[in-house]
Amino acid sequence: MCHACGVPMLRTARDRDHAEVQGEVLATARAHLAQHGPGGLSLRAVARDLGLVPSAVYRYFEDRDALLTALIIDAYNALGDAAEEGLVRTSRRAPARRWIAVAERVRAWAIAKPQEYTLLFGSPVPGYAAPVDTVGPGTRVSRLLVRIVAEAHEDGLVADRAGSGSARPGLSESSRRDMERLATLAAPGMPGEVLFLTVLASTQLFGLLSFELFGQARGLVERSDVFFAEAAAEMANRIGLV
Amino acid sequence: MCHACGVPMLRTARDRDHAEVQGEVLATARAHLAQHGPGGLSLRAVARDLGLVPSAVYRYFEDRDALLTALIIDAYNALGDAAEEGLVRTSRRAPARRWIAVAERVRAWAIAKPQEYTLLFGSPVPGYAAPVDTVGPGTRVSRLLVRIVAEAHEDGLVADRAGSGSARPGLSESSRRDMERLATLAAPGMPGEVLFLTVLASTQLFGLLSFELFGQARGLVERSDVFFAEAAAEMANRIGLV
DNA sequence: TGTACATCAGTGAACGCGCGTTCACTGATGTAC
DNA sequence: TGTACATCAGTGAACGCGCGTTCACTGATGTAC
Repeated sequence: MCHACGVPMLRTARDRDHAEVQGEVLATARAHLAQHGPGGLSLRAVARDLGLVPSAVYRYFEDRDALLTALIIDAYNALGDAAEEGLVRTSRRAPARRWIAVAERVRAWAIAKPQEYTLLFGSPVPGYAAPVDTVGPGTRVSRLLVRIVAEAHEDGLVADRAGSGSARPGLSESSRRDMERLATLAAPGMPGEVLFLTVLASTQLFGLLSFELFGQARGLVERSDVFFAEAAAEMANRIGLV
Repeated sequence: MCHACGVPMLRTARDRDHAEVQGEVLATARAHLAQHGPGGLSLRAVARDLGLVPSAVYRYFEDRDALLTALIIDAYNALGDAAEEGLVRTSRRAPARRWIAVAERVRAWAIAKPQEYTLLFGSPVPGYAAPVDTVGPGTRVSRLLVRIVAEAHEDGLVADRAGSGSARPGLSESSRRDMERLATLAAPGMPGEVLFLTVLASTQLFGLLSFELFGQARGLVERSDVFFAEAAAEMANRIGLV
């Protein structure tokens, strides 16, 4: 505390130390996560690896759940960063390519860090309830995908597929409401139909990844990277991205 | 053993007893699974519930993994049965409706037995490797979905969507090979393009479910059953089912 | 500038818990002659 | 039909393991006057 103004003073030497060791605890926990999965994450083991006594960890995290939460937020942000790289390296004028690029970055991250992907998208960790802090980072990729389509729509780069081929039935009342609510939040002016296809595609994207990473796709396809790329292209096509 | 022919004689009184208690162990394990999830399944707890001493369970299952395997096969078969109900209650002449019906049965089962769904499609249970026995039951639903499209194709009820709307790029070499291999196994005569869309749709179907069941979709849509139905319709539409 | 005091990191021991699996054993039940 | 034997269900105790969390504590480091 600054005695003059009452505002907490970060960055004293002690605070720096504290933050540093906290970072080391987190890094070690991340390594354990990568090796043993979310269920195998143990405070004691992390402490052991750091040359600390188990109880010392409680100086840095209130309990095991707090450590888990920190790991989850970190992982979401790492994934969000990876996805954004796909965005900045592609042109707004080619939204389909952009969609595919982001999808492939997401997959690459998931393949590189399967256990962190599992932590985020696998079965819920028993006894752990994700706090609100995780919602923001947890929706970064979805919001990014919606943004791609929203910008494409602004630019007139979304083909109207509603009538093409066999007649597509309109959205139901409840879905229309859902989409309107989402649109005002994330993509003002986007038609419900397009947003619906976008939401659908993005859930399918993660679904496809989970299917692959959790071992459901064993032996189904030979080159799952190629299959995934074609799937992403198919999704972009479905949405109507040019 | 039958002393005359050397063939094992099931159905002696003792064998019946053994099978019966084995069934009770399985049923209790299933109940525990439903309550505590795959990770919380404990031999000791199951034995406790049955009024048995922990070691007694080893008369009925070689170890924890064997019990897990039995549960998995059971669950796959229950899911397969549920899906097949969707098939037999719809007409071959309306393959799109058929697809949707099966998809909805699958979802209904998953919602009714979330932990069993988690056991099958969630993150892998640490330290457990599924044996070959699970592959057959584990692919029942996928095979069923492929069969719907295969029959529709035979009947000329799959619209050729390859050229409609924006030009769809052809499949890659490796995916074409994958699809040819799958076609000879499961759906002789089905074009690679159609099979590709089918495989994609079925993985997306499970992906959508996992997304919903594992808590990723919280607050995204209001009526997820309606959303799912529309998603299933969209998939059928995409494949070209009439 | 020096000193008294508060803050904080880390220790070490303990609590109480549950787990899978092994092993020698006791009775009861079936089987073969 | 009766008896000797093998089979099997279930017992009870133990092994060794790891876990999260609490608590009173010792030093070292910073802070206020």
